[in-house]
Amino acid sequence: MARAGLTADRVTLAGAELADEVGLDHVTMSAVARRLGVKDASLYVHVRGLEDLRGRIALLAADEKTIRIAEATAGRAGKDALVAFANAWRAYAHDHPGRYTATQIPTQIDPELAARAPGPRRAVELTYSMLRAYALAEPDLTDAVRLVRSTLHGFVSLEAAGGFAHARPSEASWARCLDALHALLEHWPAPCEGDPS
Amino acid sequence: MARAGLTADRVTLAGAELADEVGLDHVTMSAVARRLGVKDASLYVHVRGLEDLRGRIALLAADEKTIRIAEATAGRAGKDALVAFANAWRAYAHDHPGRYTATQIPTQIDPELAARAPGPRRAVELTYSMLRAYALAEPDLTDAVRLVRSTLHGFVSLEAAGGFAHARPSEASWARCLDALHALLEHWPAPCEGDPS
DNA sequence: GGGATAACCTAGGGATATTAGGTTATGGTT
DNA sequence: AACCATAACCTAATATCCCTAGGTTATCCC
Repeated sequence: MARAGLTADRVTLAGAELADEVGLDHVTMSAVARRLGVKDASLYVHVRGLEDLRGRIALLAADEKTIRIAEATAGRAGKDALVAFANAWRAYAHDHPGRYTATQIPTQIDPELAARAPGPRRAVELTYSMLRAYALAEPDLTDAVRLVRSTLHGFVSLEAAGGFAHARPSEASWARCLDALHALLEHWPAPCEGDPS
Repeated sequence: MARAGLTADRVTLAGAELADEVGLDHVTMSAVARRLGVKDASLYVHVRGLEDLRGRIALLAADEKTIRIAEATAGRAGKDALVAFANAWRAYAHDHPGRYTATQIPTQIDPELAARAPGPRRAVELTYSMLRAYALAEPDLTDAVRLVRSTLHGFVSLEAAGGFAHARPSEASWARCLDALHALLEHWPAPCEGDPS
């Protein structure tokens, strides 16, 4: 009998493709096995189980998203970089809705596996280096990084969940939100009185 | 045999409680039935199925979150209102992690059911009225509403997913992000050249 | 060619989602 | 107070799913 040539990465990829096509929570061991022309049990050699598979999809998505962002922002700085960064983020979420939702799941990813995946850490590092142009000092820099990531993720997430009414195209709001973020980063406020920094 | 006195709302509530305790994707028909002391099949009288139940949990969460925000912001204005609004949002997500994740799921909620639930719409309205203090004109107002909602949701979501390293307490970043949002709303930028408004 | 390794399979247990159809409590009617 | 219609709840059954245990067979290396 011919071997399918499975590997953990190929199983993960099949799961990721399936997630984009039918939604993450229709990604089942059986469905992935069918897509690969293999029996369910064969997957457990490469993947610990469904939970593990979902974690791997999340890490794959983080890696892919990071690569796209890195390519988009290469050689850019200032607002140019911010816009490229944000658009790459959003485009990835649009292109791979299933993969993207996998990244949001508060699942317990195998730490050893997570350590091998550069995506999540690199994504944060990229955000830091993109924000260097705005000359923020710590701890403001960290706060700004978290705000930018929160806003981008939140917008994309709400958009995907249909959170924006149809009155105004979300495209237009997106562009203006990036304007606003840029302005904010250029004029990052001092801590308010009473705030422990 | 004594009746359990089930109703769609009671089933939804049981599911919501379970979601907060064991995580949304461990909410199963069987588990909800067990918690209610009832057989699985009995639930289908009140709820169309698992998908429907999750949608109902999401709507319940939206309603509850909206009520909390309304109470927290009552009688406040300006930054005071913004902070109260944001803290109520975040507190709800912390208190009810399962319910909150239900709101993020891009599930197809029964439109007739969604129309009956005031939560999501009211939440947006509350955001609008909170932002009136900043005197923004449309379409900037809508964009600002979307930005604020994106940032709050994104922060809470990333925080729940463990997206923030432990280097700096997320609590501190949260406070500074609210400072930043307030400053941004007070100095909302004009559209950049080349942007269609 | 002959192991050793690992890829893949068969078989099966336990849990779940959902439907169909039967039984019994409950509230209003007379 | 008996009665009846409604709907709440149950039994039974099917299909699917996750996962484990243990057996076969392809593939690689000597």
